[in-house]
Amino acid sequence: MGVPLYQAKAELFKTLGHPARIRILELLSERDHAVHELLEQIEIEPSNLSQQLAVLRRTSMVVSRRRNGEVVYSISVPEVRDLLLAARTILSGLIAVQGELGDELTDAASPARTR
Amino acid sequence: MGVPLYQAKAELFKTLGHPARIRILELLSERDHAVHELLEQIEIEPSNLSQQLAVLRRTSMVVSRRRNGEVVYSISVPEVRDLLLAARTILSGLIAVQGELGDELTDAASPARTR
DNA sequence: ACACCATGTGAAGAATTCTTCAGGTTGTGT
DNA sequence: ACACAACCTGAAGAATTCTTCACATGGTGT
Repeated sequence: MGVPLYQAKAELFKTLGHPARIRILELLSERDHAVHELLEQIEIEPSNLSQQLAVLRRTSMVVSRRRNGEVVYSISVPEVRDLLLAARTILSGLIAVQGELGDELTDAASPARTR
Repeated sequence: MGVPLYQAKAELFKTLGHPARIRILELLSERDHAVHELLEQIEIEPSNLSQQLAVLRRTSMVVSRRRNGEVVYSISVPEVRDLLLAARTILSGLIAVQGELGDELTDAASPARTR
């Protein structure tokens, strides 16, 4: 077989591990956007945006087509939206857990200790 | 407010962007594991495993407690499982899309061109 | 053919993240 | 108290990833 599944997953997550790329995907999950439209929403240099779009294109997470004088991007796999939603859920879960950690007054289990 | 949401998401995904950490979470989503048990399943040096566990602990994605002579880890937010599942779905979606790309015989839209 | 706008690209230095090494710490049994 | 087992940690060099610069390219309208 090819690449082990867990490694493919890691690479997928790595692709998502950048603020600009998250914003791009969030915007694209609302509706298709031309590059200059993304540029207005995201604070980033044009060439940097191109680089990030290239990363997303290489993994086939987005596709581009030309419309009039502009290049329009869209999400290729709609389930990406679910992933972004799940992330938000987990994020609030994590905040909740981090709160609970402060409640441990007595338990002295050492490796769990925060420094 | 604190950190923008999209950046928190990016950091969450970054945490997941490592094969060893994916494996750890997959194993922990089946059942709790002691460190030495993880060590048998994952091909990695002990100290490296500790480092990766530390990364997961810092983000509160896992918690550890001591049981008998060993340290047992578990997932703190169960929804992490959903995230891993969603990733698998998307992965197969991506493979499908990548297949379709090969089917474009005539369409010469340039930026979509693969190199 | 030319000029212009919208994008894309290679390269290079800066910044992050990985991996491993050497040595610590904690808890348990004796 | 001592020794051992199971883990953890800081530090440092290697490897990746980011960001920006300087410059291409590709359409479009004239």
